[in-house]
Amino acid sequence: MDKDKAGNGKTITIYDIAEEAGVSASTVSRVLNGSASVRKEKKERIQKLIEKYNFKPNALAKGLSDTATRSVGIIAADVRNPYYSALFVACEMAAEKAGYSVVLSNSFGEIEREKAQLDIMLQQKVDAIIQMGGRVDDLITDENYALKVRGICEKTPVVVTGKLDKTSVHSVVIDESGAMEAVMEHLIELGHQKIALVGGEMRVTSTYYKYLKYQEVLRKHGIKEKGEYVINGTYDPETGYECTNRILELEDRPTAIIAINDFAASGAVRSIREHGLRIPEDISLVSFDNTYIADLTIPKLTSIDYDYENYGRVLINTAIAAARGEEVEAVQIITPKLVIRESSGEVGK
Amino acid sequence: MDKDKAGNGKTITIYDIAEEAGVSASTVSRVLNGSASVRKEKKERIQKLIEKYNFKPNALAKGLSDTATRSVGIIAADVRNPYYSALFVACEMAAEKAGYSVVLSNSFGEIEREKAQLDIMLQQKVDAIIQMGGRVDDLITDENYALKVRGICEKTPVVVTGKLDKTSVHSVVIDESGAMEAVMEHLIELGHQKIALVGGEMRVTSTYYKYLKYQEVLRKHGIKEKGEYVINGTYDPETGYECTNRILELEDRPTAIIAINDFAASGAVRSIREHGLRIPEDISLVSFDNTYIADLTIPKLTSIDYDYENYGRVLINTAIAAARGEEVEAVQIITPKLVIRESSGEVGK
DNA sequence: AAGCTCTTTGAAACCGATTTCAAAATTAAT
DNA sequence: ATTAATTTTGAAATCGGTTTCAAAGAGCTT
Repeated sequence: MDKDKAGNGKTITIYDIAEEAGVSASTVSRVLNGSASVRKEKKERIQKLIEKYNFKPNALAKGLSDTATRSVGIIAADVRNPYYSALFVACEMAAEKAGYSVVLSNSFGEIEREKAQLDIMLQQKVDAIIQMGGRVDDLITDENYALKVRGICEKTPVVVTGKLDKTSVHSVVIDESGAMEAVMEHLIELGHQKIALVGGEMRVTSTYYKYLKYQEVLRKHGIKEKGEYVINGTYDPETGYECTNRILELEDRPTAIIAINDFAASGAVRSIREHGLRIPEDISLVSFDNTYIADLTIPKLTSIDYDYENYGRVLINTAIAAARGEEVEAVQIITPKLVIRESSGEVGK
Repeated sequence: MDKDKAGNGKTITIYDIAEEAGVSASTVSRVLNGSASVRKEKKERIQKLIEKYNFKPNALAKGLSDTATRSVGIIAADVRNPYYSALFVACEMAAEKAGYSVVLSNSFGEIEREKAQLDIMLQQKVDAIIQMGGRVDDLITDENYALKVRGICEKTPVVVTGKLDKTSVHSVVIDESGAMEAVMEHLIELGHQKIALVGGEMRVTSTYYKYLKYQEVLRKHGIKEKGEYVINGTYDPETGYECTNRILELEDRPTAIIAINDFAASGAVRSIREHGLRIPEDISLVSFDNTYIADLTIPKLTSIDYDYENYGRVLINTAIAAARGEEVEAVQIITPKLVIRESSGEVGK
C-alpha cells in the first residue's frame, strides 16, 4: 500500500518531535502523558513543537503498546429506532466526558450480524462492549455464543441491557414491573377497568415482565383479566395499527390501550382515528419509551420515560469501570417515570 | 495497566499460531491474507489452528503496519434525526459489503465538537471521513479549519454532503433544485397558486437552493411571489408548528404549505389541525426527506425521497475509492423522487 | 547428476507509540 | 568538596502484525 495517498505531507511522529527538540522519544511521550517529570525547559520546547505541528499521537500505536484504547463498542438493534438513538447519544456524551470514544454497530436483531460485529470490535480492541436490546435470550441460549460471551468476559467486559440470570455479564435493567405498575395505576385512577395491551413479544423478557405486572395489578384491583385484551405483535407502527384494529372491533371494547412503545402507539393512534374515536375522550392511550414520537402524535402521548441521559451514563460508567477491573455491581436498575401528556384521560368523559 | 483484567485467558497472537504450527509468523500472515502462496500441508495445518483458537488478528497491529484500517469515520449532525440515522445505516450496510467498518460521531452542529471528532478519527487512522450535514458553510469559512481540511485531504480524504465550491474535498450533493421543482410542479398541477414555505435557514445552502427554485417556478407560471408566504426557522417540529401558525393567520391564507423536512411538517400538521383545517382538503402539505415520520403522521405525508440505500452507497464508495487513491469525480449528484401520499390534494376540493 | 528456474520460507526491519532499567545530571546533606 | 539521595534522561524492549530480501527447497531439463 502506498504510504502517501495524496502526496507530500508526511505524517509526523513522536520521533520527529523528539529529534527536532533534541531529546529522546521517551521524553516526548512523558510530556504527552504527564507520566513522569521532565525538566521545565525541555518540556516547554516539546510542547511548543506539539503545538506547532498540531501533533496527535497515533491511537493505533498507543493502543498496541498500552493495551487500552479508551473506546467502548456499542451494539444496538437499530439506531433508526428513536429509543436506541436516544440511548446511543446519551452513551456518546457520557463516554466523551470520561475521555472515551464509542463505536456503534447495528445488529438489526440478526444473531449472525451480532456475532460478526462482536468479532470486529474485539479485533479493534475496544475496552468494553455494550449490547443494547437485540435478541438477548436467543443469544444466551445459542451455546457457541454463550461460550464465547463467557470467553470474552475474561478479557473484554460486556454490559447488556435487560435481564439475564445465567451469565456473568453485567447488566443494566429497566424496572419494567415498576413501569407497568405506574401505567396501570394511572389508568385505574382515571377510572379505567377495561385495559388492553398492544404489541410486543412474550419471549422478550422486558415485555414478559410487563405482562406479569399487568396481571398482578388487575388482580390486586379485583379486575378479571380478559384474554382478548392482550394482543401480541412486534414493536412497530404497523403492529400497533393492526392490533388496535382487532381490539376496537371487539364486542366489549376496552376504554384504554397500553402500547408496548411509542412506535406501536403511533399506529394505534391511526387505528383509533380511523374508527372515528377520540383520544382520550373515547379511548385512553399510554405507551413506553417516551421518545420524541410521543411529542409528535396528535394528541401527544402519555408515556414512560427512562431518563436517557442517566441511562446512558450508567451503561458507560459500568462498562468503563469493568474495563478498568474495578468492582461493579452485576445488575443495576433504571427507574422509569410516567410522563403524562394528552392521550390519557378520565374514562367515559 | 495490568494485562489480564479478569485473569487467565491469554490473548493469542500470530506468533502462538506460528509456533504451534512449526512455521514462522510470516507464513501465518501469508495464510491469513492470502498474500502469497504457502505449501498446501502447512496452509491446512495453520488454518486448522486458526479455527481451533478462533484467532482474529489484532486490528491495531494490522493498521499500524499496513497503514490502512479499512474503517471510515462518519460525522453526522445528530443521529436522533431520522434523516441521519437512515443515511448512517445505509452507509453502514454499504461499508460492510465492501469489508469496511464505520465509526460514528455526532457533532450536534457544534463546530468545536466537530473539530474534536475529526481529530479523534484521524488519531484512530480511519481511511476516510464522511461529513454529513453540520454547518458546512461555517466550517469552510473558519480559516484554521479550512486549512486543516486541506491538510487532511492530503492524507485522509473527506467526503461531505452538500455543495462546496471552495475546497478540494469530495462532495455528494442532493439535487435540491430538482427536488423543489418536483414539489412545486406537483402542487401547481393540483391547482395550487398560493404556496407557502416553512422552516429552514437561508444560510444553509440546501435550503437556499430550494428557495431559488421556488421563486423560479413561481415566475415560470406567472405567479407573483408573496414575501409573507416564506417563513424561515430551524428544522424541528416546533419551528414547523410556529411558522405554520403564523402562515394560517394571514389575511390571504395559502392553500399549500411546503415544509423544509418531515420533522417540521409534523409540527405543521398539528398547527393545521388546531386551526380546525383539514389536510389535504383545506391545506395541502408537502415536505422533504421522506423519513418514517412521513408515514406516522395523519394523514401520511407526501415527501421527497432520496433513496437512502443508494445515497449511502455513493457516499461510502466515494470515500473508499478516494482512500485507495483512485480517481473519483469531485461532485456526485443524488436524484430525488417525489413520493405522493395523503397530504397533498386538489385545491379547494 | 548437474544446472536452472520457480516456489516456499524465515529472519529481520518496520509501523508509532509506552515503559523499564540503568546511567547521567542535579540537588541536598555532611 | 564529597558523598548520598533524587530527579531526569535515553537506549532498548515490547505490543502484534506486514513486508522485503535472500536463502533454501522443489521440480524440470538435458
